[in-house]
Amino acid sequence: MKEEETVVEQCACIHVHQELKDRIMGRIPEEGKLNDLAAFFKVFGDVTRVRILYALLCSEMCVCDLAQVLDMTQSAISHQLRLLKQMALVKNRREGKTVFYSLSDGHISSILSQGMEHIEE
Amino acid sequence: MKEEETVVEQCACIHVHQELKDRIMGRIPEEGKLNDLAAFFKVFGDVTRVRILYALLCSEMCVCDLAQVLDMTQSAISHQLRLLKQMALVKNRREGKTVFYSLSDGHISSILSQGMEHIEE
DNA sequence: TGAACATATGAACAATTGCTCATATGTTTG
DNA sequence: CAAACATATGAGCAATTGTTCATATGTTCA
Repeated sequence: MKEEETVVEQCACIHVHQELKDRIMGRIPEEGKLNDLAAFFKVFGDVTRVRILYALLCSEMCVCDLAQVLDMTQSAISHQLRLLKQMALVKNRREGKTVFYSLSDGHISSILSQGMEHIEE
Repeated sequence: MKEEETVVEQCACIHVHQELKDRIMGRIPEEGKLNDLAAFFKVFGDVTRVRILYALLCSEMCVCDLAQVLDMTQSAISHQLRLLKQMALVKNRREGKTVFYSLSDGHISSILSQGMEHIEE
């Protein structure tokens, strides 16, 4: 059969597992969702951002308090907050000169705890 | 007071929120755990790795089947599998020439679903 | 309105990342 | 043992990332 001939550089087990292959390709989420999902998790993949999230877990905070608590530049914090906001993990409100940031929903807390659970075994 | 004098580049609200600051610093996990946590989530922050995890969610697979299903180089997949193994997200077993990979535990599934839940609103 | 304060942002740079290519290691079979 | 196959790995490279520095924007108050 032609199909068999064209498969030249492939592992032999592909023939055995052809059904498996088809079944799995159908189960993997579509490109767009995969991108969004990876982008979402990528946010948690940086120590600075995780620290910000843990800080905001306690209460809303202004940028300069965050900078103080985390011992980092205002600029660095601000850049990361922008990213966190873009990804809808935090929201903010202005009160005069200062801008207060807070977590946008409860999901974040449970995602952090689940991650913690995993690494603590 | 000296303390007041040395605080020159800081936002004024730090004085108001001093208690808050102390309280929060105590709640943020220690450096080591934060690093581990960020490293853990970083794994989920790449499309290729997420696709691999979704594939393995269905059943264990050998490297070349994964490469076929995900339409990627055997080398690329192998590199990522190594990383996934280092982070203890997958385990593997050898059967003759082929090596089968599978998810190391159930946490992974629930972390993925929680991420999905979040981006789907 | 201008000075002081709080935050945001663009450019630049070093560090990290994910892939490719070539090749090594490990396994089976003739 | 040699050839074929499956996987692993190191070097190199382009792309991405996180920070700093300088500066812009937005707000309050004298």
